Amino acid sequence: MGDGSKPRQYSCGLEAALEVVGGKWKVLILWTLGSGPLRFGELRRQIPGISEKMLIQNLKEMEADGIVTRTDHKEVPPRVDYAMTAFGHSLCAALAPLCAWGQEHIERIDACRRAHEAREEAKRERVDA
Amino acid sequence: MGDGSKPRQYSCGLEAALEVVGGKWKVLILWTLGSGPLRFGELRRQIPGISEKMLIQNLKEMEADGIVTRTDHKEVPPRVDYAMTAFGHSLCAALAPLCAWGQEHIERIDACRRAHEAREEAKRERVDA
DNA sequence: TTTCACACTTACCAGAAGGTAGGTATTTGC
DNA sequence: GCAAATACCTACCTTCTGGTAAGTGTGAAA
Repeated sequence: MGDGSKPRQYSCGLEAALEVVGGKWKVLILWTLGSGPLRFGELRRQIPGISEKMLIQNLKEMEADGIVTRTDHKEVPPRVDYAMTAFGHSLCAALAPLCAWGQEHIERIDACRRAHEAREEAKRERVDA
Repeated sequence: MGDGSKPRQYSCGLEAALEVVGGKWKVLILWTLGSGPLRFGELRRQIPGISEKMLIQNLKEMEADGIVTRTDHKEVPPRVDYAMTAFGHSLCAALAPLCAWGQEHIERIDACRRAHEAREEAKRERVDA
C-alpha cells in the first residue's frame, strides 16, 4: 500500500527536532562530534557507557538524517571517520541555548530528579511490603 | 542504603534539559500552556491524541520539576488550572531556537523519517517472507 | 432515576528502546 | 600459531514508555 503522503503534521518544530535528536545518546554523540571528526573507536571511548550497538545504530540514523557523514578509508585494519555536516552544525547551534539552560539549572534539575526517584522508591517499597 | 549524593554528572546541559522536557508529550504540553493557563479538560482537548493518563502523569512530573503550577479551586464539579511558572517560561525561551530549527527543516526531517520507515518496513517484509 | 461532566486513579498490556554477549574478516605483532 | 585490534553484525533479553479500559465521587441536568 504505497500511501506516499502522510502529512505527519507536527504541531510545533520541537517535535520534528526531537525526532532527529531524541533518545538517550544522540545529543551526546552530536556534542562529541562537535569539536571535530572522530573514528568509531574514538567515539566509543569518548562516550562512557555507550554500547557498540547503540553507537552504530545512532550513527546510522544520524547519517540518514544528514547530520553526520561516514568516511570509510578502505584500509585494513578498518578505519572509518565520522564527521558533522553543515546541517549538523546548524542543529548544534539551535541546541546551544537549551544546553546553556540545562547547565544553568543543572543543580535544580538534579535535585528534582533525585526527589522524584526517592518518591518512586518509597512507592515501590510500600507495594512490596 | 542512603546514598544521598550521586553526582549524576551530566556531560552537557542538554542531558539535564532533556530530563525535564523529554518524552512524547512534554514539549506539547509546554507549548500549549505557553499561551496561558488551562484547565485539565481544556488541555486534553487541545492536545489531540494524548490520553488522560499521560496528561496527568506528565503534568505531575512537570509540577514536581517546577515548570507548571496546579491550582485546585475546590469547586464541585472539580475545577483545576494548570499554568506555567517563570522557570517554565525560561525553558520555553531556551527551546525556541530548537523549535525554529525544527520548523525550518521540517520537510527535510519528514522526508528522512519517511525514508527510514520505508526501509524498516522493507526489512520486516523480507524477514516475514 | 438515570445520565453526564469533571478531574482524576488503577490495573493490565503491547511495543519500543536499550543492554549483553557472542561472531565476522583481515592484518600485524609476539 | 595465537592473540589483539579494527569496525561492525546478530540474536536474545530486560526495562521503560505509552495506550486502553474501567472505576471513583459529587452535583446538576434530563
